[in-house]
Amino acid sequence: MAQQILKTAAIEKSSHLEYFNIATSVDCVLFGYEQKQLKVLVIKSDLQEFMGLWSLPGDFVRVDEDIDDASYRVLQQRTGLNDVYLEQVHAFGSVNRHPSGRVITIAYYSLIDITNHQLRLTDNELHWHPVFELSKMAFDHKLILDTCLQRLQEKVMEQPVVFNLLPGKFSLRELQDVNEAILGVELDRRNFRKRISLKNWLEDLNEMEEDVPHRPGKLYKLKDELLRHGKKELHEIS
Amino acid sequence: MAQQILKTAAIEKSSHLEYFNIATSVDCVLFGYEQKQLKVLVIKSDLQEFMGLWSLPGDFVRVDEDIDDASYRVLQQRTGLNDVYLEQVHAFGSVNRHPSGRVITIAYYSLIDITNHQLRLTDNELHWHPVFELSKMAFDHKLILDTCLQRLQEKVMEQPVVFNLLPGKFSLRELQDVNEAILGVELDRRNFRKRISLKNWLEDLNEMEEDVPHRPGKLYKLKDELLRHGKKELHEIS
DNA sequence: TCAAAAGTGTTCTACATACACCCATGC
DNA sequence: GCATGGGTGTATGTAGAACACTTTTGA
Repeated sequence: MAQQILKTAAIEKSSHLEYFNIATSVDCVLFGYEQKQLKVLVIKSDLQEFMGLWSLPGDFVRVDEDIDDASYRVLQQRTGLNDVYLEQVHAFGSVNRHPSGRVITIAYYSLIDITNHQLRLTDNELHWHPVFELSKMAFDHKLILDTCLQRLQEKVMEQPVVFNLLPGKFSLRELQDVNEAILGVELDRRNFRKRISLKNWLEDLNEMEEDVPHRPGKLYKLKDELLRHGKKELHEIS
Repeated sequence: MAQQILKTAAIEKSSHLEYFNIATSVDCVLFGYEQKQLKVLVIKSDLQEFMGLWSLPGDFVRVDEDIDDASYRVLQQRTGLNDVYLEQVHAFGSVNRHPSGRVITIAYYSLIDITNHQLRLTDNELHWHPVFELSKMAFDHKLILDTCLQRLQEKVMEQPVVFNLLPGKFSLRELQDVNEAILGVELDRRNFRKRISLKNWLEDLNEMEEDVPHRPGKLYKLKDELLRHGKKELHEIS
């Protein structure tokens, strides 16, 4: 066997400098739920090439920053929120996806309770847009949105993620409405409740809805042990 | 609403040049199946920092190259193969994951029929290693391997991917062996065959095994319409 | 005739689905 | 009293899991 001279990492670095001219960004699909609609936080593109089109919040990854941290920074900058569910979905790296140059982006999605948190919507070009009313977007952001939406749809009935879109207390009707808004289908009430009941995710608060123009429903919350904080991902909870 | 001056992409590029100093690479988890074991193609690390450890084949992404193309190039360079199943799994971007500098890597996995293709194993430091006999690897490659293995395990009984590890003709016993090797469990033969039969993936070739020291089994092939070529991903086939 | 693996069917359980009626509240 | 949604149970179909015996071939 031929004896090979080992390179040090420092030597390798100098020989590969030409590859350090691709930028990496993160883009965040921030989902919210409002008025029985699934929404996504979008911002008007400030590039002439995409004038008038909506884009996803994103930013370049800094040299001293983990990619998960970068996506969390974008989330915090735009919403002011902490302790939010965030999950990486896919990297998008077509050569011409960004007109500024070669930018590979890593897409994340997050679930946010719009109604109970005050967002930092300082920029009025930033707003919650109904997911199913976006057709064309800047860059490849429509593809990114669709990919994240699909991931969310796959996850929603299996894992207790959808609670991140709701206030701490909610009725089964609200929970069903969120699921329907995400999946874009109507669900049978009895079967839905049976399935939720089997999952054993909920704790009965022994409280009732108030100020509803009909018979009030019971209020529930997600069991404490299923609450997820910050960047931690959900895995394999049944 | 304040009127905003739009930037062109060219202007934006110049203001973001400092972010173009993170390198992007792809790493490939190339799975194979041999001697009733799931194997992965690994190569001795040539970095002093990881002397003696196995690493995954990978390379930097070129400026004029899609990331999917980059992973396919790595695959072809190492194996000489075309028309191989390849799927992106996850981006890994911890700040210190690579000692040469800031390198974000995008992990792919692929499934390869070892036995019927002649690999370009020109480098004798490159070899097929049993997946379950790797504990420590260079970089964060053990984490990457585990992540890809988990993805494969999730997919294997649902989607017709495992056939990429086998020759075109195979017996149900071989198919079951592959599944067991991937999942690390024993499966009941009758239930396995029932499940495969329900999937309706197979075409009976009306041929039998030969040169086996026992009663020969029937040979099957994957139905033509389920064959996948090149970089195309499999989606939602039942 | 023996060893080794091929081939095959029934029962039980769990879960998804389809479906209809009475109840509590606000107005 | 009426409109609105809350709350509940049964019957059916499908899929997965457990489980054992006979058959075919090569040696």
